[in-house]
Amino acid sequence: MSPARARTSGAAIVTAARELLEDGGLEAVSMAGVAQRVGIRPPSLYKHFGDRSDLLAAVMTDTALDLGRILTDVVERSDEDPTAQLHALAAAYRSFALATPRAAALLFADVAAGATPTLESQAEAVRPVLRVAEAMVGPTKALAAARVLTAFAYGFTSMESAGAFHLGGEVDDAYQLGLSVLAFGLERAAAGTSQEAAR
Amino acid sequence: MSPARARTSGAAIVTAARELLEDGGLEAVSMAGVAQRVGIRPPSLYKHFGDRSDLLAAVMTDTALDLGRILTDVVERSDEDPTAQLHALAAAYRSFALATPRAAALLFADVAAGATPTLESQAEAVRPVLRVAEAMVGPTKALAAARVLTAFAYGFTSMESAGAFHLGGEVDDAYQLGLSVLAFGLERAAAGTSQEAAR
DNA sequence: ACCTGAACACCGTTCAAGT
DNA sequence: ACCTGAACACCGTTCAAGT
Repeated sequence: MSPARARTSGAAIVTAARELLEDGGLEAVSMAGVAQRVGIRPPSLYKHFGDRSDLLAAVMTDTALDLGRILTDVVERSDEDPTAQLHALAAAYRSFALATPRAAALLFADVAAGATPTLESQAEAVRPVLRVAEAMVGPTKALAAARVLTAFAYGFTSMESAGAFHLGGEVDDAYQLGLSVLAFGLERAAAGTSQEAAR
Repeated sequence: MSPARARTSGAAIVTAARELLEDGGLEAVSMAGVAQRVGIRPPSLYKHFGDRSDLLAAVMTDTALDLGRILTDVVERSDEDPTAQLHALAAAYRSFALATPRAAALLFADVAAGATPTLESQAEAVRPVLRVAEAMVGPTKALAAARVLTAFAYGFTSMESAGAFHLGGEVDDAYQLGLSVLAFGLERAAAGTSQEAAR
């Protein structure tokens, strides 16, 4: 009659799944592996998540929210100019992506059984970028600028983690070059907009 | 005594796998599904590929070689200046990525059972970019510039295909903005290098 | 030389039964 | 309310046997 005490929680399951993901990739995130890690049997997982795809989606959402917190902190703790904030954001993102490469690679992808993070969590992760972009180029071009910056940082770190940069050379320098070029060009695009507005 | 006639080929198997990949994602590329599509039984696939991971790697290599041919054609058929060639390359890459989004998303990723395209095929796909980058910024910065350009185009199209750009706005415009900004900034970086060299 | 059916271990998922 | 063992369909893979 007395209900079985919960031996785990949704949060603990997501944490276990994230650990398995980083250790062994997507295929290592099996219902059996996750269940074992949290100390229950596979069927019990279905009391917490509808199916494996739901669990993977929760992993991605959790990752996106973590990233959002990190990037928000970077922006809020800084009183520098937008360009400096952009460099700080990019550095923080790269650290995050290199610390948890498999989760980061899934953030804006669609390769895991159709699982995707919630739109809100994705928006949360990108919000600080959007904010800095708006400070740099104004509200009209902010969304496009944020997309450009996110695409570069996400693409670069995904490739880096996947080992796609194997021709030698300094990978750090390439990331910095990209950032500098984007920051400079976006400032110039903003100036162009101001000139147009001044006419 | 007479050996069984081959009813399929490695190339036909790879083609079938690519079709299944685009139609239903990675999970749709099952040995059973691929075998059925080429008209043999699953065990026979192991006469052509060591295991599923090998087959996926062949799919990625095939994709990379296709892309390499497309991009090489773009550069070779053009007598424009490097910046115009860069825009042509980027447009061709985006068309490719939107035509076969799942394969394109895997090109520089590491999410499919540890399968990756051969290094040569990856190099083949990127070679035209490296060539145009060198024409723009010179040999010293060519590798870094090519990485920046590839990261942007790959990241952008991966995000676009995954549905990560869901806040409205013109996605085309954002891609063009990124390209213009990168092209302008890289030209400027090249000028900087020339000035240094002139000192 | 390639193809096949049978078999095995494994995985995601369901469900009736337990507390 | 959550957990469990048993069961099912499915998947990747192996292998001896066929031609």
